[in-house]
Amino acid sequence: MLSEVLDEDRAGELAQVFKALADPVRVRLMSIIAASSNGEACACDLPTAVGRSQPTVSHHLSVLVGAGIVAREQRGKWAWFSLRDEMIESIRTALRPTCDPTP
Amino acid sequence: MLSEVLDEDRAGELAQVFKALADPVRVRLMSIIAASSNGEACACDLPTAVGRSQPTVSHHLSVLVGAGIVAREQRGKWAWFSLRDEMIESIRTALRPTCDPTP
DNA sequence: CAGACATATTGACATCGATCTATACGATCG
DNA sequence: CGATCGTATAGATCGATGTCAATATGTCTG
Repeated sequence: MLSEVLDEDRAGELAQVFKALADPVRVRLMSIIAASSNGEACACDLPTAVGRSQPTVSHHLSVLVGAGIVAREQRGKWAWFSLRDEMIESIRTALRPTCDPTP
Repeated sequence: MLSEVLDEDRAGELAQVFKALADPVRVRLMSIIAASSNGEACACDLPTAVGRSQPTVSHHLSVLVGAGIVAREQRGKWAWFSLRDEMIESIRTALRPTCDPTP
């Protein structure tokens, strides 16, 4: 965690992102997307992959998109999803250990 | 995210940790602890610092401890809290970008 | 041991969130 | 254009969660 105290706004933003990650189905969706070839997955395959109904998966995907973690692209009849690496990286940065232990 | 699909168990574990981070008060608590001298904060200071009641702060701290994100140490009359860097690092690792883009 | 103080637990309440079924929207193709 | 197929939205349900006041537990000090 960064060495300066986060203000309430930034803490709220971060918590919002973590909230989007705070569900096993969404974690699996992310993992499946990340592991797909070209780093993108078709929505049509996901309900089966995670064992949830199509509306439930659609809901989870929209949470991930809303949090800026996943990008959606309509390609003809199908919707494709990919991870937004900048956002992942920004989360990792927020969790970066303090470099200077302040001796 | 790792290049292999997480099994349900691991996804559940990760989601559990993210759930612990998915609250603005807990994010601020972590940030305050991380920014404190020696990387540890006394429980007695935290209710004022985050503007919540003592029981509410106690609850949030126990969530963080339960998730393995924060360590608690009783030192005489006071309880001191510090971040468990291994756990933070393990979260960052789970979010590590795929090294090999699989061309 | 008794009193004081620091922290945790309990109980109550309101809100949120995951899930499903049913339905609507939107794009493609014949 | 109308039928079909993929995806999103609406509505309902039920369990989980954040919050506080009240109280219990625990730890020092005199």
